[in-house]
Amino acid sequence: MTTPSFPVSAIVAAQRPHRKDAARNFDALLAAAREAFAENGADASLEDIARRAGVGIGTLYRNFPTRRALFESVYADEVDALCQAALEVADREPWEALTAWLDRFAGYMVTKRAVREALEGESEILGVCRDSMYAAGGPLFERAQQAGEARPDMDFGDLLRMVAGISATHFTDDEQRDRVLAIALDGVRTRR
Amino acid sequence: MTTPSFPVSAIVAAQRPHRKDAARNFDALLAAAREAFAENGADASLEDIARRAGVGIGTLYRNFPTRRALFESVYADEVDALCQAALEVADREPWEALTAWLDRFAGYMVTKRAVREALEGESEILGVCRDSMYAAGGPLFERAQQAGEARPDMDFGDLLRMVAGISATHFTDDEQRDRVLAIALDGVRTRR
DNA sequence: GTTGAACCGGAGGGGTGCCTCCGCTAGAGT
DNA sequence: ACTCTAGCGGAGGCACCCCTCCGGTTCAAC
Repeated sequence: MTTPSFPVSAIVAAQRPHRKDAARNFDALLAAAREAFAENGADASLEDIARRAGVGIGTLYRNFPTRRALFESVYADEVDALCQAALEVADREPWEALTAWLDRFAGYMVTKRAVREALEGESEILGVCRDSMYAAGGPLFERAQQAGEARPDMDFGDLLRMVAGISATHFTDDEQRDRVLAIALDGVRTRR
Repeated sequence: MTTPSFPVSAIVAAQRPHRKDAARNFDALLAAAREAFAENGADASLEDIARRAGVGIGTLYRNFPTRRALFESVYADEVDALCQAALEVADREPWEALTAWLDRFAGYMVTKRAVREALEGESEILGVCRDSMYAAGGPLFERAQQAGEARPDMDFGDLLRMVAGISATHFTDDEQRDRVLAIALDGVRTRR
């Protein structure tokens, strides 16, 4: 809610109703949905989400006519936060800034896997989210490439998928996840 | 059905009924389930699976009393095939044998993600499958380590999760998946 | 060929989720 | 303060799924 610097920020803002009570319900639904999707996966019950949010099922459907619409809003909200995070690490050293942001990215992916999976396939909003994400994180990667720290024969998209895939997997503990991520990032780093 | 060299092979064999018609139905159900799970994810309809297999729903329940039991059988069957694959590559060079098998592993994971996810959590059969998988693929990795090709500060479990995570992710095309996998494996390979 | 045990199919009861529709409520503008 | 419109909740119809149960069928052993 600070500086809406990315296109994705406008999406959620545009959907939020103006009336006070309606806006409150909108926020509660988004939060409840985020929670339910993280907990029960992509096919969490919409009636359960409405219940969690403390609103009627009708209110849910008025704000989000389809299940997909709800997914898109939750996802866009999430991506927006991630974009803001990129701004916060921008003043560190190239490689460290990149890995710090990827770390945050990995953290989001653990819980958000359900939403992303459901949105797989065409979706206009998904495109905007992708663009925002690339606009936010891409420069970090390119800076690392120009500093000779990241290999030049891959692009930011390759990197994101790699991190997303690994971080969405089930590990015995967080330590193992970090270890594996570090090894894979070793493949990204330029050899000396 | 060639050489049942791994403990997992015994699991499916033990469940298969002896009467001719019953065995046929059992096989049809397993195939239908594999298909349905790959297509619709972990919560595919059991009635739909019975329909695909051309048997009554009652027959499905007789062979697999719970959804979990069905998952376990499908998964065990799959793992068995993967174990056999490890034997087939054993006579190649250390690093090449390892990557060839991982390639096969990745291929299975793309479609089998649903099953693995549903089985997440405790399950005796899952333990046996894991053991068989390690018995089959582990030696390939250790051989590569001893040949000085793979880094010594990780174990086979780390490697499998890494490949599983990446290969289960959605990519724009198979080429990108292969590229990303290769980069990550670069992190596994010993630096010269 | 006979027989009985194992196996078969699917109807049906109970449960849950999806989505629409409409009588009621409360915020926002004057 | 008044109004009127945007917004609210949830009952209810429909669809689908889970799982049990039992009368009929088929295999295989003798």
